[in-house]
Formats: sequence, C-alpha cells, structure tokens
Amino acid sequence: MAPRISEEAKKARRDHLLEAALECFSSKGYYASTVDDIVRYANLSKGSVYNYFESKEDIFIHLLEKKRTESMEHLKEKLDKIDSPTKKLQHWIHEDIPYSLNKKKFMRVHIEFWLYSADSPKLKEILSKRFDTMVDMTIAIITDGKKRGEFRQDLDVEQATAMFWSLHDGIWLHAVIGYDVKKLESHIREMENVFMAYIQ
Amino acid sequence: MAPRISEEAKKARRDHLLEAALECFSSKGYYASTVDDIVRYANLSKGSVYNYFESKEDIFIHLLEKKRTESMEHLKEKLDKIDSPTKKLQHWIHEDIPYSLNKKKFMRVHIEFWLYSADSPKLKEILSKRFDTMVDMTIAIITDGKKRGEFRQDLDVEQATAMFWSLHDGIWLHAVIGYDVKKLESHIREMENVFMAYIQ
DNA sequence: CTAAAAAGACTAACCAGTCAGTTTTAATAA
DNA sequence: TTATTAAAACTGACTGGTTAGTCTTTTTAG
Repeated sequence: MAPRISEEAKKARRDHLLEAALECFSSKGYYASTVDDIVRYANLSKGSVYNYFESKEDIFIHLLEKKRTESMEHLKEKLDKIDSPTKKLQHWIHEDIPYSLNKKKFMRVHIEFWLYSADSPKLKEILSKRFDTMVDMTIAIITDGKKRGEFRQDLDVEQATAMFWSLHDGIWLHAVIGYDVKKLESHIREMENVFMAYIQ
Repeated sequence: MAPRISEEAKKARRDHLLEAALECFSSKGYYASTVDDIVRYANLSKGSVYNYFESKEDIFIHLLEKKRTESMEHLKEKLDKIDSPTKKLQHWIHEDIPYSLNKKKFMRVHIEFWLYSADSPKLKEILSKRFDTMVDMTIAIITDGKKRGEFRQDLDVEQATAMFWSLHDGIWLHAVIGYDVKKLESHIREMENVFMAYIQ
C-alpha cells in the first residue's frame, strides 16, 4: 500500500514541527520547553512527533542544522555576486537587519545550543561545522582584501576574523536579552564603523 | 542556646556551596546540574543545602550576586587609582587575563543566567543591576575621554559603550566554547587594538 | 482494504524539596 | 575541669510532581 502522505507533505510536517520547536525553545529555552509544549504549538499529538524525530535532542539538532544550511546557502548566493572584499563584509554585517526578529529567535536557541555543546560531542560537531564554514569564508574575504590593498597590510587575518565574529556574536547576544530591535539595528550599523576602522 | 556554628563558619559553608555550584553549573549547565550533584561536590547532604538556600534557583541567584559584587569591588578599586580614560579602558580590557580560567567558568554560568532571565523577573533584575553599573561606568569613562580630547569628538558615547560590551562579551562567549586560554588571551589583547582604533 | 500516520493514555525515570531522626557545638551547671 | 543540655545543623530516605518516550488503538489516504 502507498504511504499515507507524500514525501513533500512529510517534509512539510517536519518543518512545521521544527518551527514550533523554534518558537518554544526561543521563548522558554530548551530545557524548560517540554515535548508537550512543542506538540501543543504544532497542533499535533505527542506520539506523532516520534514518527519524525528520535528524541527531543534530535529536534534541537535538526533545528540548528536546518537553520544553518538555510542561512549559509542564502548568504553564499549573495556574496558570490559581490566582488569587493570590503563590500562583501559590509553586506555580511547588514544582511540580517531585515530579519532581525527571526534571527533573534534563532540566536537565542543557537547560543543555548552552544552552551550545552560543551558536554555533547554530537552538538559540538554540528557547531564546529557551522563555525568552520563561517570562519573559512571570513578568512578568505579578509585575505583577498589584504591582497587587493583594501585592508591594511599588517592586519593579522586570524585575529581579524576572531574580532569579526566576537563583535557579531556579542551584539546578537545582547539583542537576545530584550534589547529592542531599533537599538539592535543601530548596533549592527555601528559594527561596520568599528570593524572598518580596525581593518583599513 | 548558642548557635552551633559561628557566623563566619556559616558564611564559609555558604561560599563553599556556591563554589561547588559554580563547578557544577559551569561544567554541565544549570538545568543539567542536580542539587545532588552540588552536594556531592560540596561533601554535604541534600537536606543541609536548604539551611543555606531556599531553592536551586536561589543558589543560582546568590552565585551570580556574589561574583558580581566581588568583581565590581575589585575593579572599582583598581580603576579609581588610574587617571587617564584611555588607561582605564585598557586596564579594564586586560584585567581578567590573569584569571582567564576562573572567569571562563563564571561566564559560562553568567551567559546561561542571561538566557534564562528572559522569563524570570527576579533574574532579570539582578542582571540589569549588574549591567547598568557596568554601562554607567563605561559611559563615564568615555565621556571623560572625549572631554579631555583623548577620544574623537564625534564619537557617540552610547554606541561606543555598546560596542565595548559587545566585543567583550563576544570574546568571552567564544572562550566559553572550548577555546584554549592562549587564544583567548590574544583575543583580549587584540580587542584593545580594535577598540582604540575606533574611539581615537 | 491496507499500511502509514496520528492520537493520547500510560509508564518509568528523574529530581527538587521535605522531614523525622541523629549528631555536633557551645553555653552553662556542677 | 567536666558533665549536661538544648538549639542549631546535618543526614538521607522518602514523596509528589513532572516529563521523555512508549504502546495500543483509531484514523486516514490512496
């Protein structure tokens, strides 16, 4: 007999569950959110969840993985169209402004994930995959910018990359804790000034 | 009848429990740490804990409060001896380097606290108290630096303060996730370059 | 008609906090 | 100096509530 629902419908259900999980995790945190919370939000029964995911942790992991690939694909596509390293970094810094609210939710979950990764090799692997990709891309852009003379010649590329991500993640960390969106956006804009003053 | 142990001994027990809690919370996180974990670490029985603290959350709160006052008092004392705003900021940035390992533990707990404060007014209050003090001090130093001509005249003080703290917290956030201490220390040193390039 | 999927009551494990009984300490009495 | 006493502090088995994950039954799509 044919499967009861199509593959597309199945994927839609999975995504729907992941979005529900994002809502719960971002508002209450991972531990405080129960599987019952998630299914209530998703209008599904508890038993059903386990047709799609192995465990609560599995939901957490797939949520992060999904957001990771989504945002990376989107970003790469955009950056490929830009030639100048300076403009690439500027685009990268500002790219999330239109989605501040969504990204804020995601960052809330992401940082929690990050914190708990200390004890879980599985979580750690996913994060380092994400982190490595981001870092590699940043290093490539900054190296290129040096070569082209857009950035100072004595700039330490590894340090600059670390500073880029520290500043970025610091701003988002603050945003997660109840800052209003207007302030967040002005901080992102200021980040450009800080970083450019440093690398140029 | 006289109390069975002196006030100092009582305070010592409280502190001992808080240090045990710091160990547990910083290695496994708040939710994953059980009260049994803490008492095992502290060599005490479960029942005893409740002579000192009302609840697990109460331990969390007192731990943060203790670390907050400790570090603020220490910092204020040092900064008061320094006159130049530039030197004050430099000292502030570097002040934790000798205690990197301890501060890393504390930051792990602090960030988790921060994340959960979204739902708890009690946690929120403690954090905003800490944050406001830090921000006010930073604003005062930067304003003074502008007045004295050590920093650029068109610097936006509020923005600069936000950037200072974003960079600081971003670096520590990264440190929490398994960076080795040597890297952390070099990042702290680089933070000075970034921030000075921006405000001067 | 059949097999996948959904439902939701149920279970087993976990854990914060309690409590009744025990030990320790220091003030006081002998 | 030593014994007595009583409150404070300690102990750990226990409890009540919670929740991740299971399982049996019911529904649905093709």
